[in-house]
Amino acid sequence: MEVTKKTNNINPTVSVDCVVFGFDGSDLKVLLVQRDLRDNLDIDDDTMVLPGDLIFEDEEILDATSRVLLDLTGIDNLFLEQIGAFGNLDRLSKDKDKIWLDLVRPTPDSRVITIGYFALVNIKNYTIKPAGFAKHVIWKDFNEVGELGFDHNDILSAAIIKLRNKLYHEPVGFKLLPKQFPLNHLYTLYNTILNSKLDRRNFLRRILKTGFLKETDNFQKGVPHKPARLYTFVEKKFTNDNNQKFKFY
Amino acid sequence: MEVTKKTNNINPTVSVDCVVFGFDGSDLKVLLVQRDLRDNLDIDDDTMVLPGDLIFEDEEILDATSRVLLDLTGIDNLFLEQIGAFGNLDRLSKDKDKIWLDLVRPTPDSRVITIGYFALVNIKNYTIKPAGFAKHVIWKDFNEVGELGFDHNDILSAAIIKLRNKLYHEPVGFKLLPKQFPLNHLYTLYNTILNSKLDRRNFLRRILKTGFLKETDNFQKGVPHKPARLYTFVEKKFTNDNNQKFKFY
DNA sequence: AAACTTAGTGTAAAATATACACTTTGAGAA
DNA sequence: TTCTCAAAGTGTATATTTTACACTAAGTTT
Repeated sequence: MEVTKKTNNINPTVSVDCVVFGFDGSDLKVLLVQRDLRDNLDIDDDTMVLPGDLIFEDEEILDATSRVLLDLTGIDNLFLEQIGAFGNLDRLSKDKDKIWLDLVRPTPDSRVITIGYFALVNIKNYTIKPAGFAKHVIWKDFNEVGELGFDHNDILSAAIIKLRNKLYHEPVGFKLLPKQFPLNHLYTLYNTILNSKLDRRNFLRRILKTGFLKETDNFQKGVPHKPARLYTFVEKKFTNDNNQKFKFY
Repeated sequence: MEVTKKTNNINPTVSVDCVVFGFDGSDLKVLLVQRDLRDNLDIDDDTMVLPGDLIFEDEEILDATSRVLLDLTGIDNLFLEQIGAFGNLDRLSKDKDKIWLDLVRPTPDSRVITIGYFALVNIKNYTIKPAGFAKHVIWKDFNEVGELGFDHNDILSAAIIKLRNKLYHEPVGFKLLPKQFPLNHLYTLYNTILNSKLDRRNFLRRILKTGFLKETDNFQKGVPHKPARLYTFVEKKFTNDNNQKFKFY
């Protein structure tokens, strides 16, 4: 098997890694990549990692993240937010990680600092098709993520903290849902991600009072009970910079 | 004039920059460095920058930040927290910045990604002495900071947002004050940094209720009015990860 | 001793959060 | 056609917190 090592224009010291969260109606999911399959390597390594790659010298970091996600998963034009830089000296030093680096990287021993991003998507828009690149990309239950390659568990931890914080202080939950959704889906989403059992009556009252929800004339279909009204998210300017009092839940 | 360019073991693509905040009793201050003086360069450049430097290849990023602060300001052993990575392609492209880079850096055209940190100190502990390194390091009024070199205004903006957030959600205001302080100093600090005029009565009640303040038997001295009782900060485990309800103000 | 300044405390009213429970309505089974 | 089930959708009384405002206390200076 032939592996072409990228050398052209690559910045071998800086990479990006991306935590993409999705929600399937009952569980929080994370987009992971199976490392060996992704690179068509014939080695015994089923390690999962976050989607990521080295950046190019003349590439904005955010663009690099978009590129990686597009290349690897077909996901385009995503709202991305930086988590932070991860640069521990030992972050690439696990045995399996080193083997992979030797095979794939032009300068496998280089110290690499990675910049973590996170994104929220409506999982339905990005159903992994069972062909092409998709073979090695999966939506993994957040609670079932095991040991990832490199320092990706650290990045994931930082991401989930950030997600919980944002969910609580900013109107972002909607990004994980379809354009139109019943309130109960939003309710489940909050309970799942915040790991809590909020009072349903109070949740509904409060979330409606924020003014970020607009009712539609549409209702759920195909459910074996009273269909719930569907709501949409109202885009309106939001800045919480000075209004520390604002809470979503 | 001779300038020795560092080449030894330096990672020319990653740097750290640090926003150190202080509070002098009435204003929020930031630690800035005058660039030319710092490096003993004989050029016409009075640009102020954040304390920062390239990292070494085998150096933890956090250690690099500590080193920079120690070297440049004598400040040691500081609580540091990452703000994030700043890597815009044009971040080093102002004319004066390029001149400085040409003089000081081994590879002046290298793309550099910097990692921003922020720190809170009791300004009294770090009075800048008018000798040695201190000549080019100043505490600048936050509101009077002009255009800094590189992208340091961006870093500073991110830092102040982070500071306001932390002040609101975590017990950090104390780091800006002496070990013992009257409640009114804390009150002024909050008002100054949050840019608000909080109700004094309510502020005092609430901040005391957090349980992070312990009264001492000491009182202010040398004030031309009733001396206020001094309080200390109570170190106790604090995690706001799941307790989103907790607010300091 | 009076005036001044900041320290320190009280409280009523408004707003919000909490804890529960009941009614409604469509789907599917009997 | 009616009954049952499951989730949708709404009401409210109580506790708690926030807000707004004001007064008293105690050192210092005049």
